[in-house]
Amino acid sequence: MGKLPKISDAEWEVMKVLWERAPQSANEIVEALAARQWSPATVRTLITRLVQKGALSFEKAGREYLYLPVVTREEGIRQERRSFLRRVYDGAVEPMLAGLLDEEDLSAEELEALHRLLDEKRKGQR
Amino acid sequence: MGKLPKISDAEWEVMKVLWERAPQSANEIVEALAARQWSPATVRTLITRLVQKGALSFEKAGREYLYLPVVTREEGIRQERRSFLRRVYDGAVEPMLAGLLDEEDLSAEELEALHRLLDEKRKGQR
DNA sequence: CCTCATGGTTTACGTCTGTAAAACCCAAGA
DNA sequence: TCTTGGGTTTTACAGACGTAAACCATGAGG
Repeated sequence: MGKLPKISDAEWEVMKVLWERAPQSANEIVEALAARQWSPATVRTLITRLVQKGALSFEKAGREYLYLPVVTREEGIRQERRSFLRRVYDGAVEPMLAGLLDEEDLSAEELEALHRLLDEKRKGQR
Repeated sequence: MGKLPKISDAEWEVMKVLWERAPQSANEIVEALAARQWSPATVRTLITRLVQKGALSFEKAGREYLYLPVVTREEGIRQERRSFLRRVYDGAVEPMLAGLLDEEDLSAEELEALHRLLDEKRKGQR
């Protein structure tokens, strides 16, 4: 499979909607994005571009299209993370985690959850 | 102080050079970015834009300028992380960490280091 | 003092993005 | 069958970005 298409900020919103539930019609997507206060036309543009980029596909259903993701959520996220890591830390993971723990205010619960996750991971690897 | 300027991908390369060492002349920056194979003109454009955005400033030194960062590395990184988190996880930190632990292959050492960091943090918070 | 190189400033240009309206097409109701 | 409303496709347009050449001003060397 070729390289993933680059998905812009606004386009991500559309992808998120379809990762949540798919397939959906353009109208449903517009609906789901009501919070953004975008003109329906705008949302349609985003959808079209995503189709062109190959991030979405669609199936005809009567007179309207139902759109569905081609790029999976995991792929999308991975790509974003990679791009972030490359840009900021030249790809290194650990300093990123360090900086994050240091800078973001994590609640005790989050720290706990993370601790468990980490233990899990360490156990698995050993 | 107002909001940080949005620094583009290519511009980040320039910032990194100056975070490493500052102030530096345009030529030195071009030099430092030799690996990118950019035309000197291109680098100058990036510098100019960064100055316009307020991410860099400069001091005159004879006929040339010495550029230096206004935005600190920490600010820059934080902004990137925030933008990444918002885009992908709607701002939630923990799922990001989870996904990261899951997807990226961390070495035993990295996991250890992370564990220590986390303990530190948990202690501090309690 | 004058010329020229060198560094800064302006201009260029195609693509991508955010934002949206205009045009078009066709199925369903009159 | 004709009209029309609702979708889809096209067109628009300003600003950011990557990439870079053209132009201009001035300090340094002759």
